[in-house]
Parts: sequence; structure tokens; C-alpha cells
Amino acid sequence: MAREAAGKPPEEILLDWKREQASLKARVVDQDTEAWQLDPAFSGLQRVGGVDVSFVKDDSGSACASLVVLNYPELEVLYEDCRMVTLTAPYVSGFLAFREVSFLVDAVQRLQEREPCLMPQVLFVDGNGVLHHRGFGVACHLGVLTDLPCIGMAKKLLQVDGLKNNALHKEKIQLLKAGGDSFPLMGSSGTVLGRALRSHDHSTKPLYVSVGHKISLEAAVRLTHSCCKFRVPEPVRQADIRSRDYIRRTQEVQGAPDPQSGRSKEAQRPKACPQGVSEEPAGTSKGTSAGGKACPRF
DNA sequence: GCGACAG
DNA sequence: ATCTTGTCGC
Repeated sequence: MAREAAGKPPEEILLDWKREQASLKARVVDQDTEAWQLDPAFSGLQRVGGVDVSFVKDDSGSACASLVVLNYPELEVLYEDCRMVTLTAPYVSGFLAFREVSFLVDAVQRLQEREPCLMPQVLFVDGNGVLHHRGFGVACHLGVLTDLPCIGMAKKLLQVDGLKNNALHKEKIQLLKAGGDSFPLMGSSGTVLGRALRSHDHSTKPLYVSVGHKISLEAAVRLTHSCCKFRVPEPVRQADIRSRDYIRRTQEVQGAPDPQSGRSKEAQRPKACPQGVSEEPAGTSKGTSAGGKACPRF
């Protein structure tokens, strides 16, 4: 029988988790590693991904993990993967990755097997990167495990290392006048852990952006702004919408049809595949290592 | 007892 | 995260 996500884990487990975070943290790259990240218009960037996990209302063990891939700069959905999963670990602030990240890694691996050509060049993660109790949030964790550039994006300020959502912080938010405006989040250690970003002109509540892996904070903030049609970056927003929709469809009972059904006009069918790479003789692993479809560069 | 608490 | 409708505004 599958264990259920129960109360807070014993101290012994938390120590294990902390040791794992410390170990993986050594592999985080907090600078730009890709050419497109340095380009003012991000030219060369064609695919951005987003991940999210949504939960079933009265079942702390069931959730839907989703990965979506959008083209850039159009931000149209090219790929969607929603999958019901059984959660093992409870949510503990500072250890979000131990609850969710394995399912996100699975989704990335499925994409690699099914449609390697659609592998995103960067992933937006719903949660923090280095803006974290021990400098290793879920965006770093997923980045290190997949080796993909990742951006941490939280909707609320995690009050760590002296950061506080107090009156002074709120004053700084008031000074953000236009989409793209931001200010640094400086920890007591003197390190900038992330930036509060006004993600677009008509959004008052900021996003908290931090480095996940293989991207600089500056590029992460600029790209986040560039991917916002609304407050939340489109990749994460689509992953959220589609995972919730998936749960709603799954939980729908025959005898009690939901009067709200036909509501989500946002979740439409993915567009057709990009580069007309229809078939490739199997066994010719040009673009990638794992077996399955190949992804030729020319 | 009080505040904090990514998702 | 989830519980929840209408409502004000462009």
C-alpha cells in the first residue's frame, strides 16, 4: 500500500534531506551558460518550459504533475504532459523538492523519450531557487537533477536570511511602477538572493525570482518579465491551468456534473510540432544519448 | 502565547 | 496547495 503524506518527518529524515541539499548545492551553476541568455532579445531561445503540481481537494496523497513547453517568443503551447501521482512526503517549508521534484524529473525524462526535439532550453519552476533556507530550493534541485537551466519563481516572499515582508519591503514594492521594474533581495550575509519583480504593468503584487541553475539572476529576471502575459509567467501558468483541469476532468462524477465545466478556455490543444522532424531511422543517436527519437541539429 | 509557513 | 462569487474596471 502506498504510504500517505503524513505529518512532519522525524528529525532524522530532515537531517538526511539537509545533507542531500548540501551535497547537490555544490553542483549549482548561478551564471549564464547559454549564448541566448546573453543576447538582449534572447535570440536563439525557441522553447521555454514550465512545471507545476496541483492537488486533489480532499486527498493529500493525490496530485497532478504537469510539464508544458511553449515556443518563444510566441508563448504558444507545443507540448503538455499531465500525470496523476501519489505523493509520499509531506510539505515542509524548506523541503518542497522532496515532495515534488521526483515527479518533475520523471516528466522531463518522458519528454526526452517521446519528443526530444521539444526539450525546453529553460524551465520555470513554481518555487524558489537559491532564495532558500540553505540556498537550495526546488528550482535548484530540479536544475541539478536534469541539468537544465531553471528559474525559481515564487508568488510569496520566503522570509529567510533576514529578509522580511515588512513595511519597508512593502514600500519598495510601491516604487515598482512598470512591468520589468525590480529590486534586489539582499540577505543579511550581503548576498543578493533574488529580485522582487513587477511582472507586468497591471500587476501590483510582485514575483520573487531567483536563480535555479545555469542562468544568471539578471537574465532570469529579464526572461521572466518577457514571458508574462499575466502576473505569472506563461509556462508556469499553463502548467497550473492544465494540471488543475486534468484533476477536474478526472474527479468529475457521472451523477453530479459540475455546473462550472466548460470554463477553462485557456487549455486548448497544443499546436502542431515545430521543425518538421517527423521520422528518423532508429538507432542514430545524433542529438541525444538516450534511446528513442533522435533530435538532429541539421 | 505569537508569528511564520515556497507549494 | 485548497476552500470560494461576485464584482469592479478597462
